[in-house]
Amino acid sequence: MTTPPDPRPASQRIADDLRAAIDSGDIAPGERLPTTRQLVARYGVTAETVRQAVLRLKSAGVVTSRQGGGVYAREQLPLKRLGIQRYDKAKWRDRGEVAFIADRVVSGREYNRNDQTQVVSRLPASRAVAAGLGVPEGTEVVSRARLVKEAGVPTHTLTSYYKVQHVEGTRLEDPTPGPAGKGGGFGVFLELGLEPHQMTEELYARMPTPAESAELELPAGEPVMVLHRTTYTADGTVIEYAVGVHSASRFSWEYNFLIPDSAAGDSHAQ
Amino acid sequence: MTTPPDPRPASQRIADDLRAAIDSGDIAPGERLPTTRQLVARYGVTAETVRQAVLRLKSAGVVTSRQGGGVYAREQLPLKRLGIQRYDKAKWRDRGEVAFIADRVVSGREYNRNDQTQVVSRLPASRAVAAGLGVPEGTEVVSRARLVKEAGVPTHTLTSYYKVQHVEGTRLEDPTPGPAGKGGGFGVFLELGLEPHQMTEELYARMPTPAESAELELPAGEPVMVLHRTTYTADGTVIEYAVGVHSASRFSWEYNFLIPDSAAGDSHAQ
DNA sequence: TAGTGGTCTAGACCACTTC
DNA sequence: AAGTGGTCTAGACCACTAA
Repeated sequence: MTTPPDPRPASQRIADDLRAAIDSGDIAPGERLPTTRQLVARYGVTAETVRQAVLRLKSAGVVTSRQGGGVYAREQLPLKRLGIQRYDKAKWRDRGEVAFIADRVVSGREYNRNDQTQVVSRLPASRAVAAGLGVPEGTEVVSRARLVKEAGVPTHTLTSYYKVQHVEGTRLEDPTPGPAGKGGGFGVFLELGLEPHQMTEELYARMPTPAESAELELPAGEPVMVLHRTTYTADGTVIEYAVGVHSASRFSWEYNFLIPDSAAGDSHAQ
Repeated sequence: MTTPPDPRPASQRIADDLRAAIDSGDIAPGERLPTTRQLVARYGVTAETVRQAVLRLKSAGVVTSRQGGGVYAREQLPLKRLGIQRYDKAKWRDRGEVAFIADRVVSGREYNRNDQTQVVSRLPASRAVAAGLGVPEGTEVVSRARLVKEAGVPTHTLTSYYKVQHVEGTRLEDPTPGPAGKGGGFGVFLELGLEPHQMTEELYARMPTPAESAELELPAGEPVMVLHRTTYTADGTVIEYAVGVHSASRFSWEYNFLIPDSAAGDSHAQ
């Protein structure tokens, strides 16, 4: 009897073998894989073919490599769960906390002021921003672009857009690193008599652009989660439109809601 | 004066050029890229190097290739927006519709009965399922695994888990393809006196496993969105725990909510 | 059947890390 | 300095698509 031929290309077969070793735990997360030369010897192929195999694993986000260093099974970081509760009014209204910091404390993580850098600027509204804020395209708006890190590693960007007449002269136009003072951005709106009351969040995933990949220092094969958030006052005025780009492996979003019943006069959209 | 050396490897440079052409619209979505041989001539590199460049674009989900066919800029399908409204009680309670179909009709898409295949079975609860349903690990549960297609192309899988005592003998254990009769799964629970009332949805993204990649016929570089959905009755009984795996480029999720206020006696978690 | 993309080899050189 | 991964060439062969 003869062995049936393996239809897979050699680089795929090697990649599958390595992935199986990782999935089964034979190679633990963070552990080093065999060197290229070792795999060359084991499989009887050239170094280039081994490199192709490892490339497949990198594209799939299974391993990371450092030139000269080695190839390592990627650590699986625990997902940070983000619930609607992170926006709780009691935090920023009564206790002057900043929503995202409180969230981080809950999950037992460190916070350093330098973990958030930001660039504040005025610019004409792009089509997406205009739609989000409900202003004509090209209207001058204030943007506040943050890059958030955790223990020195970038986790996500969050760019907020505001109407000029809302935030002119407030702390939100202050480019000092770190959150915008007592209560964060929401605290500012509270003081302005524009209390945040309702939100819409839209989520989707895609592969990063090269620029995002560089800014967030994403490993190969890491997708990003894009969040579009619109914040309204009780009378329906849009006070903030924000776009976040998150390293996908670090976050998950949780929403809790009552099933809507349009036949029951449940007027406010759920 | 001399040209400063380009630090990028040639394959990266070529990939960047092609991506720029696609992003700028010079190469429209669905349009064919230059052939390998043409790029070899244009850049003065070998076919292998061009292939590496194209490989980068495939990993990034920017292009698709068919052996012998050519390389094409990937079509950007419009995202299908999923709002909380898709669960509206009026649909499945009063009009006997199935939530996801109504959703599809809204977005103007076709629906065919064969667009949903399913496998119903009984099995012991895995750790995740046990946690989701609130039963001990290993308890026998009913699973209903669907593969949903649109115009013949798989878009997502959705596997629901139910407690045996809830669905024993109901339409939900009927393996016939297509939704579970009038009002879908929710309709069944309504008839049983277990009216769905509240939900929790958790969302995150990752790269697909090889199995998911095959089942959903995902192009290289396409991430998946994972949805965990738990459905409760008004008294807090869990009636369904479902896990969905979605081709990320086809869906986005939208949530609309009031900002919670834990200091205002707002007891039901939003 | 001609043209396309996909895979692999053998060998070279480079950049980086580790010691 | 030795070892590691990363890139590229030149050439070959294969699998698939389209005319």
